[in-house]
Amino acid sequence: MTNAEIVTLLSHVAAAYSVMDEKKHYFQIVAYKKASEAIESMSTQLTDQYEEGKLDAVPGIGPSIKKHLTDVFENGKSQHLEKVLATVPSSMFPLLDIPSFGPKKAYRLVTEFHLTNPKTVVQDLQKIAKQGKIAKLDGFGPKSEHDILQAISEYGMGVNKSSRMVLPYASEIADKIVHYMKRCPQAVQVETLGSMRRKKETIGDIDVAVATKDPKKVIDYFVNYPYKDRILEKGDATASILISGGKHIDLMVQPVGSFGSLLQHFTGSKEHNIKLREYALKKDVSLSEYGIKKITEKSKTQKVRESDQTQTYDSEEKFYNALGLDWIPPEIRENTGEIEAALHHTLPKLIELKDIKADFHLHSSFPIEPSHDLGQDTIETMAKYAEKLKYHSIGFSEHNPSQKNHTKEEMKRLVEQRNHVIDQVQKITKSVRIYKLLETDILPSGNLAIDNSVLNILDATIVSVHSVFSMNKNDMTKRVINGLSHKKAKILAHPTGRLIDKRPGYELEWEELFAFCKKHNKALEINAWPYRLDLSDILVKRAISKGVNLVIDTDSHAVSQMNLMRYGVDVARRGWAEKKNIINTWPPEKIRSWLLST
DNA sequence: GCCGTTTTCGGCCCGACTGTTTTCAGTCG
Repeated sequence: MTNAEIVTLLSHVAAAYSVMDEKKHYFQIVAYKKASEAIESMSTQLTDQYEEGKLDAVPGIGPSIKKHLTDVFENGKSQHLEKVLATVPSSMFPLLDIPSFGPKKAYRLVTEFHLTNPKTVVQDLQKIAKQGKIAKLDGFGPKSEHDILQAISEYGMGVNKSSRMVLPYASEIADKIVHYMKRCPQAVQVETLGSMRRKKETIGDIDVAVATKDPKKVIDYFVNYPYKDRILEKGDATASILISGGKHIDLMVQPVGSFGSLLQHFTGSKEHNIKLREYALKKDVSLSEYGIKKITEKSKTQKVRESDQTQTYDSEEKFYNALGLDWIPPEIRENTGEIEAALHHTLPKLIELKDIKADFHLHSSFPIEPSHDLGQDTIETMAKYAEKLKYHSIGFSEHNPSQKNHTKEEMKRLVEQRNHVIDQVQKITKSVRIYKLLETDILPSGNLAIDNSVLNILDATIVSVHSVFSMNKNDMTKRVINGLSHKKAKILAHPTGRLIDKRPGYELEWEELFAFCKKHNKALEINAWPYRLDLSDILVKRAISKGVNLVIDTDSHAVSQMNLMRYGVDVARRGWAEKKNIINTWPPEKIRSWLLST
């Protein structure tokens, strides 16, 4: 059972409760949604938590949901959850993936028109809408019928609530729109918001904030964005457009004086904001995107809007400080302890891109006849670029020469030839120390793919898994630790092997691996390749808490890819990494003695 | 159904926007 399946299950339970009686089940609905969202944002598998007996360590999972999930893991289903789901027609669930469809609308339509087949329900509904039958229902009209048709057609083209982009792709779109908005004469300040600002590994919608004295003009300017497909919403303070590719861009506008509150509010995460508001309520203040409002007896009972009493903030620092908290970097606003740390002034001083002085995972074009892909640029080109980046250390880590096609002696000769080129390049790039590494496969047996005679002519090696991903957790852990045990092996590259949205990666006994790495001074890699970002933020945080050192590498196969380092730093920041936790920020001599230690 | 720097009971974030409505329901973030 994957996380995605559990997320679907729990959100469907919440939807079923909403249909049954939203008022009566209000808090169950909130609880199931909360649990579902918490699991969605996990980057480890819930089954792991279950196996370790730590299901309720997940925020939002308490005794009751824990019991139901345990049933699901043990028996494939939970009697209780099945019972709840059975109160509504299962044909309503596929509709929930379509934008603008919630539980009420989905239920109403499938019951009203007796749509019972979940497999065809979307097409069936489309047919009915085209016949003009929806507009005749109470509470619906021609416009909502039209909107339903549009939503279904866009859904058919891949627009749905859950589709997300990887960070670099989203960054490209965001940069364009930010650039466009900055040219709006009335825009004083322009910032991204949401998961984009928090640098999550995948991004849903792009959210942009603008500070202005003239919201109307800014919103008019925004909805005229030349690359838009159509306008989704347009109000006094917000607007939303759809761009080609089915991505939403949301705009939030606010006066300069309350821009800090706006940034805070829409940067989220949702979990962070909920926690922050709960905390604020205890201090008798209420938070919104406009600022902080003192709760009086009158406003409690009458629910009157007392905007004149709202204290506004032009910066986020002032907003957080007003609550007695230190400013919290956007990357760690996930309700994983940052609010408590801000309260006690114990927030980490997160690593920054400028701290990075090394990159150990570079694939050059040297014809080493590798087991996997070769790089595109020469050792010299890449070393020169490292100088430009002001690095003091780099390492060439081509894949080891293919075992299948070469004898031990041939492999050794190839590596010697490569080392010779490195020596030549080292003479002309004095400011960067170049290490002779390889990226060596850890075979299913746990042995390394190259012989000691080859390993001995290296400064050190990165090791990684590139085959037989389907081993069980125990065996895979043994395999990895075995590979990492070689005295020349210093770094475990892309430790889970996952590819975002393509391949889940293999499971490891993390506590065992962390303990091993700490004891033997091995590093785990944060691979900055956009589809890897492996280790993930959550595992980074766990590793750091166990005292494991990490290294951020780009895994570059071309010189331009050396710029991907920023995405690795984003992951490290999201994992609460400080400079000291990341080996490529260390001074050159410290790196040298670590890398060459045996 | 979850959760704890007032608490193991009694609370539970806050608001915008749209369509179909004469004051609100549904959806979204």
